[in-house]
Amino acid sequence: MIETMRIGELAERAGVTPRTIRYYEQIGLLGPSERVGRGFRYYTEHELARLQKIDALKQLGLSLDEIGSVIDLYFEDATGIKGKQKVLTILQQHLTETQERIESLQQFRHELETNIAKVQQLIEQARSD
Amino acid sequence: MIETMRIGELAERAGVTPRTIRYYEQIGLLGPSERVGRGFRYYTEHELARLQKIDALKQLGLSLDEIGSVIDLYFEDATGIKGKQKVLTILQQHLTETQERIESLQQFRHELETNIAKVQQLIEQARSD
DNA sequence: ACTAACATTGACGTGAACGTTAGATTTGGT
DNA sequence: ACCAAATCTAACGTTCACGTCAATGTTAGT
Repeated sequence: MIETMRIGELAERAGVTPRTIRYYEQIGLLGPSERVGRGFRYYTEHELARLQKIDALKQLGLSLDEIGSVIDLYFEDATGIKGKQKVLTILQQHLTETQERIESLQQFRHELETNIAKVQQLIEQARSD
Repeated sequence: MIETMRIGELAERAGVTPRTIRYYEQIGLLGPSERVGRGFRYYTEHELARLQKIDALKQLGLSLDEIGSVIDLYFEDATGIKGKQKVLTILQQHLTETQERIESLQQFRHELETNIAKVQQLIEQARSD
């Protein structure tokens, strides 16, 4: 039999709260692997991986809505050519956006470095008094 | 006399709404350069620049709260060596964080590229049937 | 002095992503 | 069978960053 866990353990291992997991289920992001009627929710490593992926995407600044529209690309194999073409389009679009974000962060880093140099200069000057 | 403008013009030139500007004032991010009692708020190019910087920092994913704690580094000259040292520390810390964000975005980009290649492979295979 | 356009201060509304009770249920262990 | 711990649903509360009235006030131009 496969290892299963309940919401508390999944929450702890993923570093979130049970409330978060139930909320994700409510908006269709992450369902339990098994559930007997109104009983407890049971999860497997698969759901843990998915939850961690959700968190990673959140760190990148995606909203839960946006995550919902791409998360399956990581865990489902799109069926048929049509599906794959669609997946490809979305992935390429995300690549473009990611590239843009990287560039504006690099620009920001450059400004930071310039400012740091300036302040260091000022400190040097003040020292030589 | 220096060029002054009211909230409507500032809003339009900065690409935000007057509501946003009043909100920023409320949380202490951006005050008017002049105000006669309960009259209109008057702004100068200085406030426009500051507002644009706020927007730029927002684009980088900083919260208004975080922006509030760094915005002055761009428009106030820290007085004394103590102040400059503090500014330097904060800037260097931001540089580190920025570097980390760039790296995780690059990691994400790599995953995207891998996935794109995979999907393209699948499409190729399906074509040759 | 009058008016049209713009601005003012409340104050309540919104959507995202959960937090926080409360009270009932389910489960594992003895 | 029984208990404690964990979980359940339902529902209201919260924070952020504004949006959206409504009623009143200010200004520039004629």
